[in-house]
Amino acid sequence: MATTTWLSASEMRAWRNFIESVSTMTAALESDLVPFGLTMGDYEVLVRLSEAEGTQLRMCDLANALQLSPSGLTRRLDGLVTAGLVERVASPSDRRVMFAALTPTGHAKLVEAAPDHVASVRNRFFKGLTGEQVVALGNIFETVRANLTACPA
Amino acid sequence: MATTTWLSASEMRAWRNFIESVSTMTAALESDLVPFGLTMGDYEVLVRLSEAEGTQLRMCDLANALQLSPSGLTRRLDGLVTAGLVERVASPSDRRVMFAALTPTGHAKLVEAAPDHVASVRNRFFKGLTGEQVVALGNIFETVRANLTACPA
DNA sequence: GACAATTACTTGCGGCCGCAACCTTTCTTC
DNA sequence: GAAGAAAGGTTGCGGCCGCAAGTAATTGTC
Repeated sequence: MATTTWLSASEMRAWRNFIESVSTMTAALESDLVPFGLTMGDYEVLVRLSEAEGTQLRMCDLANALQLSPSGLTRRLDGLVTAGLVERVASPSDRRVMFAALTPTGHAKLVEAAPDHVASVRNRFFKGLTGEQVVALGNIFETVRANLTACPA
Repeated sequence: MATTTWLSASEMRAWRNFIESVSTMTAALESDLVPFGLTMGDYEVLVRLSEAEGTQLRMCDLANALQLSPSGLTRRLDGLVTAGLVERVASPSDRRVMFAALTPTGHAKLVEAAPDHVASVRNRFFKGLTGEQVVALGNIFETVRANLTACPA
């Protein structure tokens, strides 16, 4: 085995600040959504469906978009269906597939929660960053994302 | 209520790339640790203990450092204790407190896993980033972290 | 110095999610 | 067109974790 290459001081600083920020911010965003009776996961589902053609998506496409296992999506949808925000619709052309479809209630819930959630993201994340930093962030995580999809292992 | 301020195009780009990267990278780092029989959470415990004086920490301090609830830490430690990597040690001065103490086995496990984990972080995150970008990342997330701790709500 | 408030940790309970197994439907191949 | 492979979803099971309640020990207050 080659000798281990440890992290440089600046890498270490970036890594620790990053890790700490992610976990703290995730908790904060989550708690900001509690008044609406939504989790971040629920919110993501509503967003994806609202952006989809016909405000519905096949389960497997939705699971893929949300980086969720099939069973994970089934359970997450159970809650949203019970809450009346999403419907399961059978596909007429392929009897294997189920669509997750946004209901009017679900759309209304998203419209209700979105302004607060956006404000939350702004307050928890972008507040205090300069325009240049935001652009740099976009570039950095585009690179990271590309690198991750290139090395799927 | 004031009119909602939506995210700008560059904010949206940064946010989406960031969110996507975090979830994909977390899964990748996690899977890189599977061969060692460790989760990211386990690894973090070993790191914190190895850096502590006497390689031990009070449960509540450790929970705080890991941003974990008391019960969460209790359960996480259960696994590590069963695996022989950590010991529970009663405090002689305060009978309420329990120390989580790194065992020699735990130290050895950390020494064994660390090089691979560091390589994993390097491959999944820093690969492809320039030195300037790493410095910028450190600055950005230092700001975010400070902002988050300033607004605990 | 005794009673209340606080602190430290654990346990019961439930939510969320991944893996493996399963069923159904569609596609492929011959 | 029939057998096998593959794809789409759901269910059983178990891991991880937060909340609320419970226990034990310490600190503060009068």
